[in-house]
Amino acid sequence: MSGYKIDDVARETGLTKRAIRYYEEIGLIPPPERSGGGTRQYTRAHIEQLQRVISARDVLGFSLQEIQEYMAYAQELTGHRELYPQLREPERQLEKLREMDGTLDAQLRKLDEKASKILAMKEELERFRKRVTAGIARLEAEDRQSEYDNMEGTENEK
Amino acid sequence: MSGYKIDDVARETGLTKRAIRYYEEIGLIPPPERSGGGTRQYTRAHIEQLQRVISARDVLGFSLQEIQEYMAYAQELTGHRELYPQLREPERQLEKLREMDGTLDAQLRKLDEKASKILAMKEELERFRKRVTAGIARLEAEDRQSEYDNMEGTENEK
DNA sequence: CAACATATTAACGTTAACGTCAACGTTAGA
DNA sequence: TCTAACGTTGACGTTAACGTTAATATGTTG
Repeated sequence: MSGYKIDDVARETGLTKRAIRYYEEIGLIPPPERSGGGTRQYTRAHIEQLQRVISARDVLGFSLQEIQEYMAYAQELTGHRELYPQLREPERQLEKLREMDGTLDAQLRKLDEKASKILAMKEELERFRKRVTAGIARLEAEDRQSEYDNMEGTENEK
Repeated sequence: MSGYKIDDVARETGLTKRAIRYYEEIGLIPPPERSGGGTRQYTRAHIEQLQRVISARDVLGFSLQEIQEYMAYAQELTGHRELYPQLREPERQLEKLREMDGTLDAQLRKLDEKASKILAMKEELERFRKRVTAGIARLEAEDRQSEYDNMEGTENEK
């Protein structure tokens, strides 16, 4: 129940301890609570956020800087799910929301583009692979053929 | 007909001239022919290869080093489509081909993983977006409501 | 053919994203 | 309580992927 220490987080996320501290340093995760002595005490939320960071980094190829901006958006969004509706300058709200909508739309388009390019590359690799497996099959067939030849040869010797 | 100069290639690919020379330096493209004076003369093939490099870099997030390895494979494969079958140590051939098959399989797995992560991220963004559009709709409705209120108010004033 | 835009090499500079090391405090277990 | 294992903060080091600058040669245009 007492939260995770940095080494636990490292094991679970696959990040190094250095990377985890670095990610905190540049604002990718909120600074965790500290124990009396100063040891960082992470929560499940930290781990989940780190996993999302890793996913964005690996899959999207975003720089950590870009991810940080994206995270800020997500934060604003989830935070405002309850916070925003409570009135307060409704015209500014609308403006903000429309801006978010546009950004999200752009991100989604980028994702679609990536997905389709990945598909294209997959098809290319699969074509390559077919040629390779065909080559293997042919060589193996030739191999078996030469074995038969050899057997016939030895049988004739008897 | 006389090929492209580096600035042409830069314009068409969006790379800088420095990057193009660097890509040649690390073996991502074959060194182009030179004019009498030493000016690089690129062909369409160079441009196309650079575009594939860019795609792999941006979309897959591969390092240039990884891309170089991949390119080498592709080169070997397309080159050997005609070259390999012509006999010459069939046992080494089989070994090579099996190795290629394994590598291609691993690459394909990586691509699948990326694709599924992209899908997951898309879904998350779409959920976000639904909340945003819902928020917009609600605010607009409230806006219209207050307009009606105002109109009623002014009508009463008549 | 003069002059002005482009090209080339060489070399050092830069930024992101950590790695590594030292010096030191903290925590957990026998 | 002692100690081995783990954590913390600097601070400097490293690598990839180019950027920038300088000195020099080449190509092109009126």
